[in-house]
Amino acid sequence: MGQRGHVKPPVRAVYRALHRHFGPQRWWPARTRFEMMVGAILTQNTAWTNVERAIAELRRRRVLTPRALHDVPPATLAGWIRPAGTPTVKARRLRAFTTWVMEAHGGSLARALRAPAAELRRALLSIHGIGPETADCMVLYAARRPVFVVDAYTRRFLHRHGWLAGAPSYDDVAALFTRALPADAALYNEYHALIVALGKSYCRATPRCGECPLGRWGRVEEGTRARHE
DNA sequence: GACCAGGCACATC
DNA sequence: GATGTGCATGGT
Repeated sequence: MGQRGHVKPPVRAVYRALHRHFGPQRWWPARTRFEMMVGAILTQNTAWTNVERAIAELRRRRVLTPRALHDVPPATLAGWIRPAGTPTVKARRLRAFTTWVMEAHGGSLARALRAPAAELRRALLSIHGIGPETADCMVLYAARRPVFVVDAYTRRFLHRHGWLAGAPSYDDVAALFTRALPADAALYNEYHALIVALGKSYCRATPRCGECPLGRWGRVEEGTRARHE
């Protein structure tokens, strides 16, 4: 909740502005659905450039399949994904994820992703190390179902423009978008990717509002910091 | 050298 | 239920 007294975001107009400015993003940047899901775990609280190095190493080691990755001892895996940060934590999380694919779905990711979206989301959330954002990224970008992903960038730009008051729940923030948009996975895909493009370029921890494509809706307050959002 | 990055689990109150 | 903290690397 916490939504009383704040202005709702112009969801469709913001999308048009971002799409006009940045163009199509064609996410997720991965070669396979399994690689996408591995990347979703690796990018937790981590810059994507560091994730790319870890993914490249996994590809070089030829372990970007559920079975191959599952066969790598966690300590070895941690060494390979070092550049992505918190390697012991993420090695454990990757292991929990591949264990689910192996044991609940016989190693078939395609089978795992066939479940209804809500059921898939629940299953993913039950895996150690997969929270709401990671689960929704997987459901949207790997299973291609229309769930809206809420991440730090989403909350930041909403807050900066006065479209988010208090500390609304994850589901409340997602509802701001899903209520205003058709349930279209391709649209949600593009929208989230555009929000990240915005976050990486203008709406950063140290904002650069000069040429921000959302400038017509006002500027970020000077000195606004991420931890206050 | 401080701050940040496409979170999450866990402890504590 | 809300809040604080550890995880850890590489870029700015």
